Amino acid sequence: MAAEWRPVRQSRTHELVLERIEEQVVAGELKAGDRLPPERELAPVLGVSRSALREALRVLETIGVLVAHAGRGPDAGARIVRNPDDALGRLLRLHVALGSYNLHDVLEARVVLERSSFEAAATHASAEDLAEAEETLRRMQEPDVTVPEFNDLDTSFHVQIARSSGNQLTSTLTSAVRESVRPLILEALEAAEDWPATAAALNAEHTALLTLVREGNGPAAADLAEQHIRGFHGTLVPDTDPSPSGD
Amino acid sequence: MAAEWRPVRQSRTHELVLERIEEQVVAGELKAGDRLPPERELAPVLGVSRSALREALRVLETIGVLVAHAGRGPDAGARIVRNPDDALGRLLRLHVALGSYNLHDVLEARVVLERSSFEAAATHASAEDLAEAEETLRRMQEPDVTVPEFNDLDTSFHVQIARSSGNQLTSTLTSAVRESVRPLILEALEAAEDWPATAAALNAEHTALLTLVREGNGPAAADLAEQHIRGFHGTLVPDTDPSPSGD
DNA sequence: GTTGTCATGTGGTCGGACCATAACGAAGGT
DNA sequence: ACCTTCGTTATGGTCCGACCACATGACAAC
Repeated sequence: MAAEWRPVRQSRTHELVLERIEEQVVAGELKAGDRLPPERELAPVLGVSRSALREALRVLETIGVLVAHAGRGPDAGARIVRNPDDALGRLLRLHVALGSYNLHDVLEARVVLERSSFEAAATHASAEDLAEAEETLRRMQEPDVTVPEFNDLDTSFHVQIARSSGNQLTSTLTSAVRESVRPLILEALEAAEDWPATAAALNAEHTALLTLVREGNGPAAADLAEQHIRGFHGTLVPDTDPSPSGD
Repeated sequence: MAAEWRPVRQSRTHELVLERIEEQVVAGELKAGDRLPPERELAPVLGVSRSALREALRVLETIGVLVAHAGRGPDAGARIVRNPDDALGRLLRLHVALGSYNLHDVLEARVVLERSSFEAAATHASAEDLAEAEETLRRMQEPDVTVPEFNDLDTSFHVQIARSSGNQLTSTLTSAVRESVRPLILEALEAAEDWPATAAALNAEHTALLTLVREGNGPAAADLAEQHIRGFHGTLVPDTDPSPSGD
């Protein structure tokens, strides 16, 4: 066989722009809060068209590293920011919807992450965090709460606990994973045979969880959280798509 | 105070397009493998310009939900895929570089995720997985391995274990988190006072880890993994940027 | 002073042209 | 018949120039 010729597949220009900006971020030359030059100036400097530059900026915006505001003044223009939460949430949500991850995997990930969150929250949660979480639970116990509202509040509770753990990363991951199964959980809740009983059971568990966190009993909170999550996922559809392997 | 008037801030069109496509994905109308219509057809159907459509597609591509190939034939065009790994890796890498997450948070996340990975790998890893991981360790023990090579192989080992855990989601997360600190770990390794001794110690720990996984001793593997990771991170720079809170 | 209006600078959108790539298919030679 | 060659075509990728939307600031009119 002659020398195998690999296709060159040269990068698309917007990817080159992206690499260039990423380099500057990793090298610390671009920090949070910094402003990029206006698109009309930056594009010719980089030697690309404004469209290509804009596609690169769009990517950065997608992953929560950049925001752009039109208009004039100090708030206008493209700024480096640190907002990974939305990006991570959308990513996981879409991939769960696509079946990149089956429900069992998501369950295990939730268990692992939330065990950690509850355990850390038990030692790190501030009084404000606890009051906020308690308020959330109170609203979940109102008799006329609808199923979607209940689902949103449930998400809020778990996210609040994660935030109060003091760990930004696990908090973000917890939130994103919880968000990714929100439609499935909503479906399961609406299909519940005895909704009031289900809600009451969940409320009881949440209250017990918050009590353990308030007492600073991390291990017990983690164990109960695991039990809580496993019980909940047990009511979901068994599985969506085994998806033998990547495409 | 009079009624507070919030600005309307109507969505940008590419975001509307994005929502539209996301809906179809979540609703299951677009599945992995499906092809989208050509940009020149789809844009007028959605009532937007090709540029706006392309920015939306670029976002989807960024989060690993879509790939596009030029040319003709069955491989050409925009296809729905499931490739979250690159997207997650880039996201975390950039945000760690930006200081969205400090080193302590990343350490705790690694501990939590990799404990889970090693524990699951102890019961789920196949013979091929173990052989592959062993080969990686063998190459790390070669005397003339360079520091960057060692770092890459170290990453590979941890990712291989994560993959063999059978959980796609924790595997992806583990890999992404490990990738995000790769530059920092490389820096630490290169600053090691006694590199051969450091490498030997790490190799010994890796070998012990693999042995425990092979024996199916999940809890012990998890404990040793935690110790391994904590010891490693202890050699890194103490902290980068406390970053009081989000902007 | 307050208010209205215009100028300016920024991102956002659009349309159309052209380039690059890869498969297809017809023409032609063997 | 088969294979090669080369033009054709469908697709994404890039570029340009214009215009729109938005927010601020400056200035004029009252």
